[in-house]
Amino acid sequence: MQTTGEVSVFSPPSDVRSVSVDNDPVIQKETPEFHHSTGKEEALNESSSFISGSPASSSSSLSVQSFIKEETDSGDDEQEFDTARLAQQVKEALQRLNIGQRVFGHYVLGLSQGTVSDILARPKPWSKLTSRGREPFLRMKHFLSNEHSIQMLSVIQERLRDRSSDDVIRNILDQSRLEMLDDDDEDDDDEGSRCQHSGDESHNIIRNILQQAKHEMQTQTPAMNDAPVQQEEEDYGTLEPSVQSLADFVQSIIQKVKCEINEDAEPSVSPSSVSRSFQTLPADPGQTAQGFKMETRQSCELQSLHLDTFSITQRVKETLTVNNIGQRVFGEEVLGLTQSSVSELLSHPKPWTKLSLKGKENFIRMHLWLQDPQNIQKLNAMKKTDHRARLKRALIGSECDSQRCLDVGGQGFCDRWGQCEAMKRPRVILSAQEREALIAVYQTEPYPSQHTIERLAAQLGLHTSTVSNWFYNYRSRIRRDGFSEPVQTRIFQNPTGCSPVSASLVRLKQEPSDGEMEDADLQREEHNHVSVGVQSVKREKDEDLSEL
DNA sequence: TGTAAGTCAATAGA
DNA sequence: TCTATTGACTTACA
Repeated sequence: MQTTGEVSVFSPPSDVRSVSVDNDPVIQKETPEFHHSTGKEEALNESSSFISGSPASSSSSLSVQSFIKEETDSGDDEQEFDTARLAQQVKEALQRLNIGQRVFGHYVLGLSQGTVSDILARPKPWSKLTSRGREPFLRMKHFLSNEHSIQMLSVIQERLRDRSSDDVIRNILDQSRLEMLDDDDEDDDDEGSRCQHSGDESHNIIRNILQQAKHEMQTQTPAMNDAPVQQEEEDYGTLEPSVQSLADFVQSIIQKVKCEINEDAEPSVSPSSVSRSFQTLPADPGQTAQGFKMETRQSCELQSLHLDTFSITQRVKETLTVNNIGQRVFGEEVLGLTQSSVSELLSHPKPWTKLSLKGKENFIRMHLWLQDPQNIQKLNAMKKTDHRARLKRALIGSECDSQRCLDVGGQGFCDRWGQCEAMKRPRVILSAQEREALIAVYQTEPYPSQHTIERLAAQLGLHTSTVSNWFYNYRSRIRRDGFSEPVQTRIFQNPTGCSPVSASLVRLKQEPSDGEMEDADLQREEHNHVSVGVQSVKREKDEDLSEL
């Protein structure tokens, strides 16, 4: 999971700020001293209290955030910490108070549960940490030294556990309504009050916007296309008010356009009712003069459309987590995507400027979903329906199992509809050595020639398509992860620790090309090295390679 | 035809 | 049962 790596020592990341207890409906409802802030900006303000939130309560309940800031300002950076001991103390405290790593990570460190777990389980020595790496430990140290903060977190955890989902929904709805009022105030009071804000009505709006976006892309001048690449923070958008208000502005446009169209609401924004392909979108909506006017307006506004993809994904993740909604349900009902695609989208949001139209559609959907005051309610309803459907399918499935039989040819199990499991091609899992070899070649030749791919495939005992796919995917993920190495976790460790493949395969790159003399002995030797790793993985062997 | 972008299904791990 | 990862695939485009 992607963590909020942009966090600076005293500036909690956007996700932390936006889900501070200030905005936590659970806490606000249950604890009198927690007040709603008067507006979003206040909630986003770093100086706003982290737990107490309200200025009225700041004197009595010192916030974790402000406490951390004050304490760390005193120059703890100069000290040498025993990180292992610190981690142990935190673990004990969390255990004692029954506080989960997720809550601790989210509210105190601004990190995901996975990262917290890693830090607590394997704390690096202080001297080995960079200033960024030291930050969580500073936060932990200050957290531990303030009993009040600990108690507050305990309260948060308790509230989160105890609250029924209905209360959570109700509070989130309240919060959404407040935000809507804020938006409307900023935008246009009259319009805002006239327009009924409903996610169900956004189908046509998305359609029109996307259609216009496509049109705009097609008619863009070369100068626009050749615009210099913006810095990454600009790509992702920032929490600068101007950029944030742009997203809000887009939302207000959508509302206004909906009012102007005055069309009947679509039954649902569900992706099942919306084509995921721009190519199949309905015809131009602006057939009338008014339609054309509207189209022109949208067209102008779309030129400045820029959603903060990172912020959107953070907010979606928070909302899903708080409301215990899985990526699967969210993906299927809101985006029309599978869980894995949702996971990728949420964990590795691409900058808005790097997205294709199709990619932008997902973020527009997420943005609209976040704005929908009934989003959680709808998804929970879907969840219940989905659960019943799955139970039913499971029941039917168990009945079907008894009807399964071995097919005549012994190819594998077939169900009563004749679908054979044996037809499925087993998934290729590359060994650590193979991966290492591929990376080694990538480093010298990120775009390998067909000749290189074939030789690499032969030496590794892989299909050429597997090798070329690997290069496509690796390049793609390098780009996605910001030009650093993509995460490679599923590595079959070589027990010997040796990696004879990479060196020899780098050498492969320097070998003579087709038609030139080859070192057959070296080739065999390399192949033998590779075979060690190959034996441990399940995959289909290239038939041609059997000749080797 | 090769590449980028987007996506899925299988899988691992918690 | 959940999320993250990754090999493979589809589509659009130059």
